[in-house]
Amino acid sequence: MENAQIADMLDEIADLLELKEANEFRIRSYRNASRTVRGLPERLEDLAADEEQDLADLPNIGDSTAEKIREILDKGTCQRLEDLHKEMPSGLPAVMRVEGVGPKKAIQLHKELDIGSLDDLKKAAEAGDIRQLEGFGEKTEQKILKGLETLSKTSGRLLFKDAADHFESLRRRLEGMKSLKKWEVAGSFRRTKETIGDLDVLLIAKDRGEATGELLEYEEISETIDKGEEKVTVRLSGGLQVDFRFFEEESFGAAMLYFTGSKAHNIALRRIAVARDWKLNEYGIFKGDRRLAGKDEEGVYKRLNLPWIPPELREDRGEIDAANAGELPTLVAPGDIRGDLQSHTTASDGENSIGEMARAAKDRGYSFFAITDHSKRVTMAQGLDDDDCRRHAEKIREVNDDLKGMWLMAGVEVDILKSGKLDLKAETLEQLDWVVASIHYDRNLDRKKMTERIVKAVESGVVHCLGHPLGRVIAQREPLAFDTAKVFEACAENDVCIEINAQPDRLDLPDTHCREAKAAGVMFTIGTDAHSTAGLDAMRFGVNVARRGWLEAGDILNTLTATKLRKRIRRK
DNA sequence: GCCGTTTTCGGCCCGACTGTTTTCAGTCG
Repeated sequence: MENAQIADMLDEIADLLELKEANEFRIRSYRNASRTVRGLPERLEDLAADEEQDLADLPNIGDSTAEKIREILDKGTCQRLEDLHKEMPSGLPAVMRVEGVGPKKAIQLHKELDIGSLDDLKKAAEAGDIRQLEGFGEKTEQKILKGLETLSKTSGRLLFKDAADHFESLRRRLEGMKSLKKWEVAGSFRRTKETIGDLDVLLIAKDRGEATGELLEYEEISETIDKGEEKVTVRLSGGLQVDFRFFEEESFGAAMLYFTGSKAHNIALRRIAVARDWKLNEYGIFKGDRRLAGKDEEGVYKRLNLPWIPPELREDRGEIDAANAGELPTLVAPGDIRGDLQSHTTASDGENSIGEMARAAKDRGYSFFAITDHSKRVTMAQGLDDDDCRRHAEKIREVNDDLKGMWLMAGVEVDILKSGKLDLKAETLEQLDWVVASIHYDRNLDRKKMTERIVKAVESGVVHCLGHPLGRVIAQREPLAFDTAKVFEACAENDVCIEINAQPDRLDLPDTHCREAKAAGVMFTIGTDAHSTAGLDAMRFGVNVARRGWLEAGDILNTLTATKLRKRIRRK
């Protein structure tokens, strides 16, 4: 059982308790526990198996939750959750996922319109039944319909990080399988797309029958969908579908190419093959019956007169032309990253102190690390006012003075107010090493006003970086509406960087916008936005985005040495 | 339900906005 699944169950308990209008602090406890579980670097299953470990020693997890986690690990569910399921339709928590619908509205919809699922909700909204309810109106009904649309767009797909967690335990299993000669993961997972629909795993077996048997013994499999000579399809207990496909050595490269995709990239490659009277499929390039290539990907590309193209670029967004012209980018790699440029501490809504975060950053071999707590407008995070901010910076610098080999940067994530003004005084911000400016509130301005707002902040002269620029949360919150071209242009002109926020559910700026911003002359940063030491591990997700966005080391501030960074961001 | 402790109880983040009301509940972050 994966941590993500356990976290999901804890969240579900919280959802159901919320619908029951249970004690809000109890609900919060479950949410906190869920967050802890989700962010754990180790698997709970392993921790629970260790005699030395007490789950209740983990933050936000006490005896009661530890007991429930053990129950879940043991039985796949717990009594508390089962009891709640008896009281409440199981589809009702999903109704709360719709933007604008919280527990109160969900329970009212259930009581008055017998709504117990997203389907019910959609039907009622389309029929105009919802606007009739007390406390609801036409706008709410419209908002619900829009929220349903957003949800359905990405439904059934997992965040890359969640898929990666599932893959991690599958990987361990595959590595231990004696009946396999070789295996690789392909598909959108290999391309590191932000969400993953299923996993494609390619296998070379010593004996397919034996390998199939061994695969099906994997304890995480909840359902075997398909079982044949060439392929085995299963569903894991977390819902993720995995396709295992058998190949032989001579076609493995062609298979990797074919199953890595994207479909559009494959079609473009096949077109090149067809132009030469060849055929390209998952078994190789063929001239008649003769195999010209197929053993490895490089060989297939080479036959097509192309250099090997990194999987992240295979979206048919110009990579084949670039490859033809010898102009493929040298993509930034995890090893190029020398520091992290957004993080939080207990001074606002983080979980670790300045010293703890600094040490964790240093342990990762970083040569610089920015602490950027929230400003006062972000009340839920207990953001800092001007005085707090100055004092906090002093503390950061004190810790920095005791550090060797890493520059601990005194920074802030200042809120961009509705007007475009910043939430802290310019003279406060000028004293800091690093200023990230982000929008957290008033997200519904029209496009023109939102553009003006962001541009005004960018032109303030005191901002180094625009944080999570689109403000989107994958599958949950739509991006802010603004003119990206104008904003990117303003950033380039004012020497303001654009952040790639590496939080797995943000990935903001998205890969798709990176090239647009780069073309406008913008410089990038990657920030994990870590709220705990474990959060620093999100860096790799940010690097994935940068790679998918065609970015090279030279496009990203995090690849500079501390000395060069200091010079680069020095205030005039 | 967790946590810390003045160690077994009391505190736990709270302000702004929206759409609905007619003074505010619900939602969000």
